[in-house]
Amino acid sequence: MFALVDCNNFYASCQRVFNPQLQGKPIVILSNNDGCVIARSNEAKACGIPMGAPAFEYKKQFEEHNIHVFSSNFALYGDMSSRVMNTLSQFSPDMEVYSVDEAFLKFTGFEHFDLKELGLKMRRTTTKNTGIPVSIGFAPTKALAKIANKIAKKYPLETRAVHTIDTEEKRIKALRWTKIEDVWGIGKKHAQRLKAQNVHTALDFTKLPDAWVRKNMHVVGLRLKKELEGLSALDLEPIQNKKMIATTRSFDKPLTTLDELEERVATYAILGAEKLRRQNSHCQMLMVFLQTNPHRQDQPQYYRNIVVNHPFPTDSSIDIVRLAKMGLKQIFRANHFYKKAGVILMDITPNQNVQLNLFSQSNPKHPQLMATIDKINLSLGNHKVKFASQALDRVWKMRQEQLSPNYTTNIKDIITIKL
DNA sequence: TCTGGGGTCCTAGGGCGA
DNA sequence: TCTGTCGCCCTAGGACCC
Repeated sequence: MFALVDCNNFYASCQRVFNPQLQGKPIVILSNNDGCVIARSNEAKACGIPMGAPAFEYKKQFEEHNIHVFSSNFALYGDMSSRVMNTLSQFSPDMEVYSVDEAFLKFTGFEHFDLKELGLKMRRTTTKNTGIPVSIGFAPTKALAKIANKIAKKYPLETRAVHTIDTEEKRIKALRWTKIEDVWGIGKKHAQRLKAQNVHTALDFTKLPDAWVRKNMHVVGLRLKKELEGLSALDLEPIQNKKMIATTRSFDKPLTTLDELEERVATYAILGAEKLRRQNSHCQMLMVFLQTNPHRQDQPQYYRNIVVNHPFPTDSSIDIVRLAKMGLKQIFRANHFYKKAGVILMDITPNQNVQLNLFSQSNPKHPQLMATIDKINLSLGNHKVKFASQALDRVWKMRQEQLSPNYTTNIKDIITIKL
């Protein structure tokens, strides 16, 4: 049996843990630069705030409904996520952290166990340890566990936020209840195509011929169909190093000069290189892109990316910045208002098996230098050591007007209780 | 004036050598 | 030497996820 544990309105719940006055109040969380809504509490959903809503367009609704608006605080969410995952890992040795707020757990040999009781215990423990409410779905496959979880979340009173699909009758009932567009793995395009075939529920989908699904939705679709039929086709995924590392940001204001863009791109390259070193990997290829604001059709539009290769695999910020700037120079065009840029590290390999190059070698001083910089930045925080290309004299940062304190990761932000 | 960021997997199709 | 076929590798793009 698989369990899918999902935190309820995770980002909003994180804010509530340290500010209990927010219980029962509508909350929205905004994306970087306070651009658009990326998370909502149930109360905010009830006010009609859609996912992805541009914040500036909904400002009036926020005020009218007294909605509490927060900038995203990923340091807080990341730390709360690891606390939740840590608690859940006590219940099964087989666990896959699927996303920041979701985990699959495998319970081998638990078929005759009282899973409802186990689920309720998992819920109680997680809430007690972290303050974050969760919903839990149990089923024989991952795709069915997703559906069981959805039911638990939708009917918290009837299910006590724990639902189990453990009989054929319950499976059929759950599939009939699930709209095709809500099935895990069915996106907009497939849903459209399926509806044209008169497939409106997950149950309808399982009645399609295998050959049709294989032809139109490839092996991924077929695997999903088997999962919904109760035949496990997806196992827990082992933890793997990232195959690409992307660092991309929109700017707070449009940029026009190569100098300004170089600063940003250098910083993104350095952030990427740090992530690369954290997972003990090297990369030999990177992509740089830049783009104007697609929402400003009155301005000339430009998007370009370029892939550049390094002669040997490297994890040195110095090499990676040099490469990124080289790429940027080639795609930069003057007389445009740039809104976004990014650096994506690719061709990532573990650092134990680095392929050497006959003609060019890495600088032997770099590994030690990088290790020292990482160590200083880790102990002092906030990127105290900077590279010259990041422009030391200038400060630019995201717009985060409603940023909450880092209650759990910054000693200065620890909550104080007045008696 | 303001519209996010970071991933994975799969397939089609072209280049290329055997 | 030319041509057809097959399989491998690579890349671009689509579709999906949170």
